[in-house]
Amino acid sequence: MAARRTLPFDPIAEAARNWSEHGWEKATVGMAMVTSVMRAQQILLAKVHAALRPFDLTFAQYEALMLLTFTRSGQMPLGKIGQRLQVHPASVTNVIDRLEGKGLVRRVPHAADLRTTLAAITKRGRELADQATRELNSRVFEQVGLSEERCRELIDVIAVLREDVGDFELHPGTRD
Amino acid sequence: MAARRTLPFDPIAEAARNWSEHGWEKATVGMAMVTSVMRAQQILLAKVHAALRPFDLTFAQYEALMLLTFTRSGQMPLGKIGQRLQVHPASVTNVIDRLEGKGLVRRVPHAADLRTTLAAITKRGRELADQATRELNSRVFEQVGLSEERCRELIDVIAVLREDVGDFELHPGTRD
DNA sequence: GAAGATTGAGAGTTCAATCTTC
DNA sequence: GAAGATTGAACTCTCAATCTTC
Repeated sequence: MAARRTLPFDPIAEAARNWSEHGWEKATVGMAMVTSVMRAQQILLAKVHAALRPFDLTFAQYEALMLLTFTRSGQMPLGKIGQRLQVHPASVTNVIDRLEGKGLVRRVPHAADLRTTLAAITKRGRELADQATRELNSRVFEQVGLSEERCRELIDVIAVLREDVGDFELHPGTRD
Repeated sequence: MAARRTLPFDPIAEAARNWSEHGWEKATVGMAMVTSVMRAQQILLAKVHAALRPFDLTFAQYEALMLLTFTRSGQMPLGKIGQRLQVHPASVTNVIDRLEGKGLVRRVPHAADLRTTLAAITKRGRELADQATRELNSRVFEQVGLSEERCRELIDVIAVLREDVGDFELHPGTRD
């Protein structure tokens, strides 16, 4: 188990204070924002992983599984998985390896293009994904520790950040 | 280099749509929030690492270095570093190992308690931390892609999340 | 030559177990 | 027995290099 990590003060506020004292005022808010996001991710990932532990799934594995669940045919090229999950091709290879090792996914060759490999979800993969989703929904997503309004606030602000790096392109005609 | 990962639509909005269609409305917002935070962390960490690359420092290493910079004596017990950075003791050992390997930090025994080890920043460590901070401030923290107001919004909402898991204790009389 | 996938290296994280010291 | 630190295992991520196929 991890050590008790509660502090008698807010470490992020403390860092911000240090930044200001060193005359880095213009960077203080940005630093605190970045640090906050890092910490939020750490907290949420821990919650998700705790809920997923009984299923022996990591969040990365779960995400890949769900992506396949949502496809019509239950399969998708590895490269496309990487695009959708926004991760490096090497990460996709790694995650699909684990899932395949557990019999939750199967690699199948692409009919027309010998370069591409498809990941196809198995019956067991689909069943496990369903169970895991029920747990995740009830134990994490339905009680994330934030009101629905605050959740939307967070989503919207982050969307600005994401658009800034070209994370998604709006459909033609949708932009403004 | 990572593959081009721009999509013709927003993958998070797409996931939310799928969640709703499966009747998981009560979990949809939470799922989108969690996914957004994961993605934001990924984006920001990439920016930070790009700025830190010339100094051959990771963000974890930089954070530890800065923590030592802010102490009066330039040294701190490994356990305390873990508390302040909110990471597992094993992570601290790992990061201090790298920093020590580069001569930026030195392990020194604690005078009174033989169990504890102190990490002491070296002259070179201090110099590198200063240079890295200048780069990080000007290239990332001073232009994070969000207005100061939105930054504060993000920080404040995440503070709610952090308090929810007991991330810090407010001073007596501050609560409510 | 470009695209899709894989491999190996290097870093980070956590957990469980271990060792020494209080 | 509890604390502080370390070690090894397992996982994720990225990058750079490689291989095959288009």
